Amino acid sequence: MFADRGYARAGVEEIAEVAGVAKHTVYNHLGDKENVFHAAMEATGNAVMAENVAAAEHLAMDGAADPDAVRSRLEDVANRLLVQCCDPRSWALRRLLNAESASFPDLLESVWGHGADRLRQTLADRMARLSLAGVLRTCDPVEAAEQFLALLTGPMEARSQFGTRPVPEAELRGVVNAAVSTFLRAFQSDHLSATASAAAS
Amino acid sequence: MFADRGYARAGVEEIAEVAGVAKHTVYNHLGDKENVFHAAMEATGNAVMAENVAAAEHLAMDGAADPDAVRSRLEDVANRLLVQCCDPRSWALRRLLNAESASFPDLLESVWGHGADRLRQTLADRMARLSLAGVLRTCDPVEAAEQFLALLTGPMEARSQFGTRPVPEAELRGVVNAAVSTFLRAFQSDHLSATASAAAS
DNA sequence: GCCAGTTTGCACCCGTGAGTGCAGTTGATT
DNA sequence: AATCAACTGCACTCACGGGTGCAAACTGGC
Repeated sequence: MFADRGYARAGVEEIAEVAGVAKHTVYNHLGDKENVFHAAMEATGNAVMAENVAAAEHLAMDGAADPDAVRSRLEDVANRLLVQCCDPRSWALRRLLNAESASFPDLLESVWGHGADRLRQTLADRMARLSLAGVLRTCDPVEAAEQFLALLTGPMEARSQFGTRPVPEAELRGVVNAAVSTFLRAFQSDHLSATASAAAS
Repeated sequence: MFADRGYARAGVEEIAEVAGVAKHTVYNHLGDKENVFHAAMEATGNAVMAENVAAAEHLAMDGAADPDAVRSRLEDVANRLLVQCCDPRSWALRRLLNAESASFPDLLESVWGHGADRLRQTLADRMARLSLAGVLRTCDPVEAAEQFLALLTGPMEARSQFGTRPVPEAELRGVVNAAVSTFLRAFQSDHLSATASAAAS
């Protein structure tokens, strides 16, 4: 409801109706429209973040020997992250967070607060391991994670028109490939990229 | 008003009061609250986009000979873009666009429509020139522009908490440096980056 | 000074939606 | 069977805000 109509346009009665419950019951449980909103946001936020972190955790370091494995590993994770990221729930969450963070200042921290941090930190941990294993050049892993995410979500935001347009699979794959290519060019350790380009030629 | 409170919470009477005009006059000129919103969004959108494009146009190709000049040139443009991007008006525009694009489907195209495209194309033009001049490796200039923007705006979104937190100058400078560094590692033509790393060592 | 068009202040209508009160129903426990 | 808690349906209050009508005040042009 909130996702479709926004906070103001979503009526408590409608919400109760959809939930298969009487309006009064909603007030009995949560007391307040603001509380209903907060609860819904928190639940959705936790769910989305858990999925995102789970996707990021697929970036393991086995088979780190050859560069092709690293690339396909990164592409896999990138794909998982983008699929999560393009989920309607995920878009709705970001939209609402963005829209209502001005009206409800505490919303950001309680919903997104450590969520975004956790995703970035999880990714940063994997980056650090890859860096230590000599696959990536030595760099600030947090910065690497941040830019990896930026290369994925940035282009998506523009292409999906803030989530209003469904993005075809092929385009999504293109964004993933472009992001991973750029990321590897910037962060792959020098001797590996040299052997990769030698193998390619 | 719309920026502070969102569409629903912004009252026409308040708007008129702030504008130093009677509510009736607003209705005489624009007829409708929806129209008021549309007009405000369009005006702000055009202004913001004009500034962004102007910032992007600072990426000229003179002094393209040595890599240091390219870096400082990119940093300059990146800084200009980020400053525009962090302007409260700019944040508010994106927030409202994001929030109300579900309720007003035509808003996106009429306000952001070719705006975002124009910025990306403008930047892509400069990228193409740099690529042709041998400063950047041969690549899809649109993709390069897209990722350059992503490397700038992506980290900003997270750090400024969707625009609710003011970002200190130093942090902004850090994002700019990191973005330009990553971009150059990924897109600088090979012989130039070789000479650059040789000069650094 | 006169007039047309615009602006203003004010009161008003009315739809909407948050939140409440109350009486009746259900359902589980003992 | 009795009880107690929660749930339901319904009517209701009340504040808010979009939009309108009207008479008075102002504006520039002749």
